[in-house]
Amino acid sequence: MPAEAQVSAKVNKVAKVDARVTAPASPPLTERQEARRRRILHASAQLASRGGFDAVQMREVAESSQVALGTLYRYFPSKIHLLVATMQDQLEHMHGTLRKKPPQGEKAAERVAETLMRAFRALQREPHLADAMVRALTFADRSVSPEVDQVSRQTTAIILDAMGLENPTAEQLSAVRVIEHTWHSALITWLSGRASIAQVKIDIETVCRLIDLTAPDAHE
Amino acid sequence: MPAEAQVSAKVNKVAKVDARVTAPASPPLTERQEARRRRILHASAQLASRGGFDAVQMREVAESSQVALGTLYRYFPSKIHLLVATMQDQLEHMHGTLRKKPPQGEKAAERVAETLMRAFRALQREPHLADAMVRALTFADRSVSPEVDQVSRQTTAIILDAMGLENPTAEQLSAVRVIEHTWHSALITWLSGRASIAQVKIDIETVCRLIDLTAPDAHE
DNA sequence: CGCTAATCTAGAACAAGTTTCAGACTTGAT
DNA sequence: ATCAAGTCTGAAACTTGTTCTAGATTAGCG
Repeated sequence: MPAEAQVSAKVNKVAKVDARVTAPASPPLTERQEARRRRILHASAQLASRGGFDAVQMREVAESSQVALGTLYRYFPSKIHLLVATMQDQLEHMHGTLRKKPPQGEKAAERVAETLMRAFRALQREPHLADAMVRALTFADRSVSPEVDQVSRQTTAIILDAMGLENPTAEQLSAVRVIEHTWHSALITWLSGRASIAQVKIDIETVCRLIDLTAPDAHE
Repeated sequence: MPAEAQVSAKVNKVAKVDARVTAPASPPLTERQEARRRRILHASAQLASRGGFDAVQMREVAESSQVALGTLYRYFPSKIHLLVATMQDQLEHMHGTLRKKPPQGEKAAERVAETLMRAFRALQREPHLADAMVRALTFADRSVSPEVDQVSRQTTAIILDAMGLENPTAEQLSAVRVIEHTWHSALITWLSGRASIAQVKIDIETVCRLIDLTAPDAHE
C-alpha cells in the first residue's frame, strides 16, 4: 500500500471556481509532499524571474527547493512540465486578482482588451518569468497536452469572465480561441524582441474587435 | 584576406520578389559553400520529416550532409537557427507554388482563408517537418530574431498577396499581424494534438473575418 | 511496536546541443 | 608557384536535461 497518501487537496482557494478550470486533483498529497511541491514551484518561479527559461536548470531547482533531482522529476516529469505547472500557478493568482476589479469598458470587446492588457502589464513586471512560462507553453509537445490544456481553459475562463458571458455561442467561443491565439503569439513576438509593447497592445485591441462581430450589441 | 569568398548570391529564383522578403545576402558564398549549405538544409528537412524536432540531431545532420560538426555550427549557429532557415527555405517554395494558382474567393477574407488552408494542407502532408519548423520558430529567442523576422515578412507577403493589396493601410496590417498570430498558434495547438484540423480551419476562417472589418467592401 | 510498500536521497551515468582545438585544406593575391 | 588568411575536419570536452541505482526514510496497517 502507498506510503505518503492522505490529506485533502486544498485547491479552490478562490470561492466559486468553475470545475472546468480546477486542476483534476489526481492523487492526493501528504502535507510534506504538498510542501515540497510548493517549494519546487517557488524555486522555479524565482529562478525564472532571474534569467528566464535558461536559468531554470533542473539541478538548481532541485537544490533551491531542497529536494533530490530524482524527486523533482517524480513531481514534474520534465522541465517543460515544471514550467507549465508554474504558469498554472501564476495564472490562478492572476485570475483571482483580475476578478477583484472587473474591467470597466462598455462593450465586451473593450473589457476583454482591458483585461488582457492588465495581464500583459503584470507580465511586464517579470519579463523573465513571462519568458520562461510562455516559451515552455508553446514548446510543449503532446506529453504535456493535459497541462497545457488546463492553462488554456483557465485563460478562456478569464476572457469569458471579462466578456460577462454565461452561455457563449459556438461563434463566440471561436472568437475567444482566436483571441487566445493572438495573445500567446503576440507575447512571443514581444518576448523575442520583435514587437514593441505598443504593438502588442494594438494587436490585442484589433483581435478583440472580433467580439463585436459575433455580437454587435454585446454587453452582459 | 578571405579564402573562399566570391560568386554571386543566386537568390531571387522567383521573378519579381519584393526586396523585403528576400534574404539579405550577407557574405556571398563559394559554390562549394553554397552546396554545403544546401546539403545541410536538405538533411535537416529530411530528418525533420522523419521524426520532427527531436529527430533533427546536430550530429546526424552533420553526418548526413557530409560536413563536420564544427562546420555545421559555422553555417547555422544553433539547432534553432538551422530549423528556422529550413523553414525559410520551405516557405520560399510555398510562396512560389501559391503564386501560381491564386485563390478564387470573391472577398479578400475568403482568399486569405483559402490560401492559408492550402498552406495548412501542405503542412499536413509532412506533419513531422511542420512540427520541427514551427516549434523552432516559436521557441526561438532573441538571437534568432532576424531570421524569424524574415519568416514573418515572407508570411506577411503571402497573406498580402492573397488579399491582393498593394498599399495596405495600417489597420489592415494590424489585421494581417493578428492573422499571422492565429496561424502560428493554431498550428501549434494542432501539432500538439490539442486541436483538430477542423478546429484550425474554423479558427482561420474566424480570424480572416477581421479583414472584412477593416475593409467592408474588400476586393482588389 | 514492527512490517511492507512507496518515497526520498545522493550520486553516477547517459544523451544531445554546443564549444574548442590542432592540423589539413582552399582560396585569392603576390 | 608560393604564401597568408580563412575554412574544414575529426575528435574530445563541456553543459544541462533526463534516467538509473542502491540504500535510507516515511507512511499506513495489523
